[in-house]
Amino acid sequence: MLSKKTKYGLKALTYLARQEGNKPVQISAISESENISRKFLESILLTLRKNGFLGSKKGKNGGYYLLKDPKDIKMAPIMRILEGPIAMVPCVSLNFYEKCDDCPDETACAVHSLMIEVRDSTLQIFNNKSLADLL
Amino acid sequence: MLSKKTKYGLKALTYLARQEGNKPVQISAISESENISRKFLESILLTLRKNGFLGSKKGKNGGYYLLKDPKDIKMAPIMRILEGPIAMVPCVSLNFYEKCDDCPDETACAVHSLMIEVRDSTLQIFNNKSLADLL
DNA sequence: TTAATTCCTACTATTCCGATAGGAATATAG
DNA sequence: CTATATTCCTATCGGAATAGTAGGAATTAA
Repeated sequence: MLSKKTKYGLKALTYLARQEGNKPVQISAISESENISRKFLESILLTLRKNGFLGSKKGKNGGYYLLKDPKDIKMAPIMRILEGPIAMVPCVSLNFYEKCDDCPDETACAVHSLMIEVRDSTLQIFNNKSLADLL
Repeated sequence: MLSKKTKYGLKALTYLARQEGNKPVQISAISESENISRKFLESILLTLRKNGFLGSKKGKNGGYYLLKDPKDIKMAPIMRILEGPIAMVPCVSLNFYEKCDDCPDETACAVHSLMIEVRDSTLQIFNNKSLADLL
């Protein structure tokens, strides 16, 4: 299941992508338009900024804005930052790999190979879809 | 992320599918072979039985066995029982649909359409892969 | 009759999620 | 210079879900 954090983050990004120009948009404008708790959204936008997807301006008339063209913002890295691993098990994750406690032999594990297939097909989508494609 | 419940359930099923004949296999045999907590596995096998994937025999020399040929056991229904919805958001789930609290208009939601794509590609895999394919 | 097994219900510890609180820092307008 | 609007940051919290445990009832085979 997708966390609300990710869902809200994606919605906020599409909201920003729909703006004319690239003027800062305030948290409250996004939160009201998208029905997201203001404080929660605040923390989400903060992590998106810290990870290089958003710029911000403080003080009066401040807010958040996209740092790149929506065409150049792919889903995969956003998903990784907001949601974590794209793979359904750590042992098939490319970016968050972890060995399983059980499983003496990863390559012999039936679940492993199945989940590699799922990962690849999901990744295919997230690598190719950009923010612009969502609009 | 796949729950351990699902992961263990799949491993147990493949273990049973690897058996010669269709004699009952005891929980402890599976749990030892697959490194799964015995009690936890017990509860997992119980739900698989209640949902028609396993048969059981009580008492001495009892245990669990597959009710169908591994070729005829597809991943999708198993995933739904153990893990729940295959979709990443309830609003695109075929079997567990729920409306979003936010989102006045589902069809206008960018996340919605993205997640439909993901659901379809995952479903394609789970609908076509059988237990026999995992071995 | 005894031992081995599943069946069932209830409980518990831990972690994660979604959200909130409150104030510091910063920028703008007047 | 001051008041106000905003982001920034840290900390906290309740509730739900996850992973696992406990203990005994019911059943079957030897």
